[in-house]
Amino acid sequence: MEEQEYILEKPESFELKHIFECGQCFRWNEQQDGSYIGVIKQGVIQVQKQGDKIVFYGNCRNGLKNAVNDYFDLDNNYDKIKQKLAKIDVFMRNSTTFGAGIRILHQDLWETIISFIISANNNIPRIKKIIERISQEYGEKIELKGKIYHTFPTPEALSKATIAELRACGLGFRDKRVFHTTRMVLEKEIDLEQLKCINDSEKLRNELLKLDGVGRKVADCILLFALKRFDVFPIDVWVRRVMNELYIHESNEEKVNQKMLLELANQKFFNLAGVAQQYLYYWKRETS
DNA sequence: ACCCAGGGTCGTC
DNA sequence: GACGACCCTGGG
Repeated sequence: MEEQEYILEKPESFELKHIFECGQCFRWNEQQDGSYIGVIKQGVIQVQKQGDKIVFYGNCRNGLKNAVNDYFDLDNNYDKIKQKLAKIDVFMRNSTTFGAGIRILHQDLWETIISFIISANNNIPRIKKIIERISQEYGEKIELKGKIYHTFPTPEALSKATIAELRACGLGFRDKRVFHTTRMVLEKEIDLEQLKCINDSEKLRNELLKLDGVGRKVADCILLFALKRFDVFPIDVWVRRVMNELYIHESNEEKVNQKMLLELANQKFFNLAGVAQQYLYYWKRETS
């Protein structure tokens, strides 16, 4: 493999901070010069903004350009998506302006499953640390500009870890869940490649729910961030909070149940609920 | 020192 | 369908 450069001239909807810090991914880190470096399935990439250009520099299988186009969802037009959402109401107009550079990344299915199992009742700095540690322990080395990085481990590689060893990586009570799910995937109780062929989002979700540590919220994050189902609406504490604040006004937030929010999201955002959720989430988190 | 919350899920009732 | 427990870490 060799290091390559790829430049995007005047891309629409592309802000590094918006993309990498809206909670969808855990392996991108800002550098001193303002660029971001991340490890994805295909390799390691540095992304930098230079004027109105985006400069990618990376070490990727099957070439950098292909990896970038796929991962950053460049065939999708987010200006159009934002226009549609902004028409809905003033909140969507504001949040799509605030997070105008967001794109939904097309992340690896296996990595997304494990990452969001780890996310349960956890905070982002710690999630990132845990994923980094299991990559260092069980992933493969990959080099960029003379520095060593580590890919996310394959199911085979991660299956070498015992529950105790996973615990030592900082997973806490999620150790068993990752352990069991790894085995289920490895033994093809759930075949990830076949999963990608299922069209019906509902059926797909039901398959994901069979995995240990995957409930409704985690399943919907997997559907949105790895399987590109823009109609699903993952509900976490922040989304519950912001939806209640904007649309429901219930003083006791505990009373705002999931069913109510899902109906509201579907009715308001229709087949773009997932993207709407991401603008709202980023907006709420950055402004509170 | 103490308490609380964090991109929830699971087992139990 | 509700309810509490759950590893661990950073911040008040």
